[in-house]
Amino acid sequence: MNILPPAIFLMGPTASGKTQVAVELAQQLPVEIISVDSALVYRDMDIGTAKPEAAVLAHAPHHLINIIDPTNSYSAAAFRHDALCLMNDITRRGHIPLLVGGTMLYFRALHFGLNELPQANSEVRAALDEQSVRIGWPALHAELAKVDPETAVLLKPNDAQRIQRALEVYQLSGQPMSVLFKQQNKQPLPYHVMQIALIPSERSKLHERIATRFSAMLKLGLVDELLALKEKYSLHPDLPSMRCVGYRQTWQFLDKEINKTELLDKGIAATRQLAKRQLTWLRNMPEIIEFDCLADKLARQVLAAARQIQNFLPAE
RNA sequence: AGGCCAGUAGCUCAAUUGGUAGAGUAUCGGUCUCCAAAACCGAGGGUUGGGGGUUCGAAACCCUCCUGGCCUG
Repeated sequence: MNILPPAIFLMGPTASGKTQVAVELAQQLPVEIISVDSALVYRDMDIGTAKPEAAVLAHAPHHLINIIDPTNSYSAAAFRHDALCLMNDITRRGHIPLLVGGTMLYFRALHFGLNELPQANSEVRAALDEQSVRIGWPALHAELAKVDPETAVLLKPNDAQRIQRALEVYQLSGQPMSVLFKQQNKQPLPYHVMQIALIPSERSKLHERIATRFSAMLKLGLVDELLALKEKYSLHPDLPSMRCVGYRQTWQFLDKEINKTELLDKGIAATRQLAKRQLTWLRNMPEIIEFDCLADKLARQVLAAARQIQNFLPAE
């Protein structure tokens, strides 16, 4: 009988203190940290993403941080591929992969797999974008209904991203996405996973943390960081990197669309909305072990629970 | 002190000039298969600054008080 190797997921909304817990776990357990975060992948975006400091990363290395330039884009599929490779290596070294982050789609893609679909194609997307400007997304939704009615009924006429993706899949593969879904089985993660979630018992307390943290980011020089980024890279506001919470609002500030006070307010609001969506994911996840991220000695509590995973380590 | 203007949802503002209040945004809930810190969907929320009056009927007209702003002295 094959015993699956162990892995730990440490999930939580923004500002829940994931990094600190992860670092403490890394000191006590034979784990290696893999970041599960669609924003930490970008190089030179440090302040606005609340990236762990260099000193922290030096003694608790995180995989999948600083792997692409802000001009590029990452994806759930790319993450899944990278994470699987890393997990394999980590397991071979006799360590336990500790996946830490707040990008729940990435966790799900890793845990339950993705169907094999054609990958994103910038030319197809550009062509669809162009069409959408002329005829609007509801019209493209109607187009989708002709070639892939099953997917179309699941989507709202204004759901630009998903309509675009469904049309893209159809154009590249010649098959409706709904058919591809049925033809293939997704590959679940071949690991024994312990899922830990950090969830605030009081939303208002998390909101306070978010407000404090965002104003701290401004004091640390978020605006200057974006100025430097614009200097170093050829950026535009529609890039996934520049749509990240904080950067988008700072961009508007630099364009004089909003003032400093509005930047503060909008940055905080955007972070709260992010946290809300992350919590929605977590609420629906089965088999997670929950901890109150506002609790004292949080790391110690999590550590005690996480130690159990060592029982699943293959005997030497 | 006098004069003028404003006060409507947490915030910014609408309401065909008397027919009984709507948007954006925030908040809350949800969706989520290669952009996900994205994108999309839904819900709650106002005794229209207070009080009085006119009227079948007032956010709108009249009186008065309160608050804020501007002007004059």
